Amino acid sequence: MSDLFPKKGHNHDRCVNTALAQAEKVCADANARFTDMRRKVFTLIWQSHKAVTAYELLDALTAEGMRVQPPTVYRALEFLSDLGLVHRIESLNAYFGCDQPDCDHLGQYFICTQCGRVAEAVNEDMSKAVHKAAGKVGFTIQATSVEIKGQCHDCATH
Amino acid sequence: MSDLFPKKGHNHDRCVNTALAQAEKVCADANARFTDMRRKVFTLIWQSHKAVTAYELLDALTAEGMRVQPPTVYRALEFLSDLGLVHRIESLNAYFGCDQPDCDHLGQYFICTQCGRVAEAVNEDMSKAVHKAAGKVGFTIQATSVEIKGQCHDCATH
DNA sequence: TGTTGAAATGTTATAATATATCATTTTCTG
DNA sequence: CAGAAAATGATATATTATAACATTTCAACA
Ligand SMILES: [Zn+2]
Ligand SMILES: [Zn+2]
Ligand SMILES: [Zn+2]
Ligand SMILES: [Zn+2]
Repeated sequence: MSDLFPKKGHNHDRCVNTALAQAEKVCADANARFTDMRRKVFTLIWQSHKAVTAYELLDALTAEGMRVQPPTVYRALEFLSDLGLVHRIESLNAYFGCDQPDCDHLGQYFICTQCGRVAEAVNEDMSKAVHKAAGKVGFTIQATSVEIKGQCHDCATH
Repeated sequence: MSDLFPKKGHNHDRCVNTALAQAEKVCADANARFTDMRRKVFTLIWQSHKAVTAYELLDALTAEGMRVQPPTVYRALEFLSDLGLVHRIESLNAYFGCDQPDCDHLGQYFICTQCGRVAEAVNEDMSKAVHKAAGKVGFTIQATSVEIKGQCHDCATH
């Protein structure tokens, strides 16, 4: 069985550093500014593999002594979303960090209802099935969201 | 090309009547009460093929002279959702009527961003792909939501 | 048929999520 | 440095959703 969610006790600093490096590159390529605020929000999102709400981010920023209002957080989230650096999980009203922001993927999100972690996977078969179904009925796809809730392997077996 | 969204000028009363008859049956089978309020909310949702928000329903009820508060609407929506008579579209915070409440389907919702209509389709290939992917990574599925936004055929060609 | 207990709805208050608008600051460009 | 554009600050408010307790309705049954 292949891995999806990272193992307990994995080197998460490595996840964060990789994500930051990727984000730097994506921003540079897009000629977009990875400002302190955006980097801060991005880093907070990457503190775990869970999805985080805008107000949790707001609270985290406040806890660090910053005087931040909701629009600031939502603006950072919009910026990061637009570049594909974070994804919004519609069914949770929450955001999580994308670990493959360069690949133009049809995201499929596995959401563990027990530990709260989210993992993204590319699924060509699913993507094909969706496009085929759309083609059949003459529907022009602009965006797709596939959110799968359940138990991750760790939670199901422990 | 097969149909997905109903044709303009179709006999919508028929849609409503069919939906009501199905709802009656589903409630009876579940030994659940299809009260006036629940029927009213259900009928309002079925006034179109669009998804409707809780507060739009509230406004509609108020417009008819009823003194209704948010919890009343949300309770009706929860009841109807639980029985599979309506589905919540996560990305719209809105609800729409299911036209095949008896089939235990993995729903796939096509959402036209232009006309606002929603259509549900069963997609075995997609369902298989999702379950296969989940199996590979040891993920136990509890619920899945597939929301596809774009343009319906009518809107794309007119 | 009247009693009663569970289910449904009413009522009030508030929590949680998100955006509009205008002011100020920062950054880039010439 | 001046001026324009982008980003952030600040204030207010809109939108979506639920908690908690009171009252009403209704079906089961003594
Ligand atoms: Zn990690
Ligand atoms: Zn888990
Ligand atoms: Zn119809
Ligand atoms: Zn349309």
